[in-house]
Amino acid sequence: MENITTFHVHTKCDSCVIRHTAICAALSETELKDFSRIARQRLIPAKQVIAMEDDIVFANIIKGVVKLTKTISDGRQQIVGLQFPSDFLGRIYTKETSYFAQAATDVELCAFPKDGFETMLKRHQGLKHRLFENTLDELDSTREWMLLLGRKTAQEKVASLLLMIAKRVSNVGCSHSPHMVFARFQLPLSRTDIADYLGLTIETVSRQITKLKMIGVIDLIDNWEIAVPDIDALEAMASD
Amino acid sequence: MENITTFHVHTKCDSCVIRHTAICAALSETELKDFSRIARQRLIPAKQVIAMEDDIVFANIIKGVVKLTKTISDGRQQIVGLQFPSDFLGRIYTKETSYFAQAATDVELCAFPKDGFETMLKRHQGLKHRLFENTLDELDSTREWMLLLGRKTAQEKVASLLLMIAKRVSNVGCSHSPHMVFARFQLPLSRTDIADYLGLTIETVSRQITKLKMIGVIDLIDNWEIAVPDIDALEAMASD
DNA sequence: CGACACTTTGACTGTAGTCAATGTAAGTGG
DNA sequence: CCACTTACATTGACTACAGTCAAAGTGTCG
Repeated sequence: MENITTFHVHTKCDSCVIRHTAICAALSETELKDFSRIARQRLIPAKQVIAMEDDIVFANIIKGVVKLTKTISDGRQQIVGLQFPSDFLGRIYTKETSYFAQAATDVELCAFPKDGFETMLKRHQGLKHRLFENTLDELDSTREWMLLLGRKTAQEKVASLLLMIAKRVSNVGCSHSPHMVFARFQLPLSRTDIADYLGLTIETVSRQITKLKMIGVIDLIDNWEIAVPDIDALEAMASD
Repeated sequence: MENITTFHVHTKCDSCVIRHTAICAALSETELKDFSRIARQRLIPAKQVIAMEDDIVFANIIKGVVKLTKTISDGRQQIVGLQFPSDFLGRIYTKETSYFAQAATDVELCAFPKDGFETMLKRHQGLKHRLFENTLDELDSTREWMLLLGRKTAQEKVASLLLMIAKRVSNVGCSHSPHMVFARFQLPLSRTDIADYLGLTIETVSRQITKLKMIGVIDLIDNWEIAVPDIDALEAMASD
C-alpha cells in the first residue's frame, strides 16, 4: 500500500477552504493561477513523518494537524510547534531544520516544490510579506509557549493546551462567536503527544485530565472527544 | 539624574562595530547614509525597562544584553528571549507585544523612530529580507529553548545556558577559533535572570552552578565571571 | 562600619516522574 | 462469535528532583 498520494490540484484554488486564510490570501486571482500550477495535493496518514525533501518542501495545511518535534539523542522529545489548517509548513531560506514534521492526524497538504515556490516568492513581494508576518506571529506564540513550559504547573499546562485547541478548531474570530462560551472538539493529539508538547509524562497528563473532569471543567465524551461546558472556567485554570 | 540619554549618531555608521553583523549589513554605503540620518543612540542603564514607545520603537543593540520577559499576573516570570550586540530589537508590523524588554546589563542602542524605519523598510527590500531571515533564526533558537524548558534537567539547563553565553560573547565563527576549547566571560545575567530564563528558582541555579564548579567543568572567578577550561566537557553536560 | 542587594547553603516539602499493574477499545484470526 | 493481540490510557504506590522557607555568607556602597 502506497501511503503518500501526490497528484495535481484539479480543483480551482478559488474554491479552496483555506483560500482566504492561508498565505494565498496575499495573492490576487491571477497570481493565484500561477501558484496553482505548481501546487500538488498530498495526503498523509496519521503518524507519518512528513519528509521535506525531493521537490516538495513547502506546503499549506488544508486539513489535519502537524506536529514539529525535536529530540535529544537519549530519546527525550519535545513538540516545538503545532500546525493547523491554513498554517504554512516549511523553513524558507533553508538552513536545514533541526526538527522534523509529523502528521498528528490524517493530513491534507497543498505542497510546493522548492524551486517553483522560491521563484514565486521573488516575483510576488506580497506573498513574501505575508510569510514574514506569519513567521512573526509564530515567534510570538512560541514565546507564549515558553512561559507555559517554564512557569506553569501541570494542571495549568493541560488547561492551556485544551483552551488553545478549543480556540483553534472552533474558528474563533468568526462573526457568530464574539465570545465563545461552550466548545466541543476532537483532540488531534494522543496523550503521548500532549505530554511531549507540555513537557510532562503521559501519566501526569492523564491524571490532570481526570482531575479537570472531576471538577467539571471538561467532559470526556470518549478518550478523544472533549466538551468544555464553560470556556471561562477553563481559561481561569490556564492562568494567562 | 537623567537615566536615558538620546542624541544623534555623530560617528559615521561605517566605523560602527556592528556595521557588518547587524541588519545594516544588508545596506550599501549610500543606503546607510539615509539610515544613519534617522538613527539615534540611546544609553540604557542595567535593569531599566526599555520603553518601546514615543518615536523610538526599533533598535540595534550595539553593546550589552537585553532580556525579553513575559509575566503571569501572580508574579511568575519567564525570559522568552535574550538579545546580544548586533541583534535587532522591536516587533515589526506591530500588534503590541505581550512581553517587555529590559536591559540586563548597561546597554547601548542604535534606535529608530517608527515612521522613519518603516519607510526605510518599504524602500529597501534587502533590509526587509534581512529582518525576515533574522526572525526565522530567532524562531529556530526559540524552539531550541523550548526543548530545554520542557525536557532538560536543572543541571543540563544551566550547562546549556553557560554554553550559549560562552558562544555568543566569544564571537564564535571568528576565523581564529574554528573550534573553541577554552572560554572566559562575564555573565550578563543575575541568578534571578538565569532562573527566569531556565524556568528554575535561584536556589536551584545556585546549587547547579556550585555543582559544575565542584566537578571542574567551570571556574568561578567571582560571582559574575566564569571560565570554562574545557568547552567540550560543558557541551557534554548540556545534552544537545 | 553598617546597610543593602545578591548569592549560597541547609533542612524539609511537594509536585511531577518512575515503575508496575490494570483498564479499555479496536482489530485479527480461528 | 469469541478468545487473543495490540495500542493506548488510567490508576496506584513509591521516589526523586526541584521548590520552599529560612539562615548565613559575600561583596559593594554610602
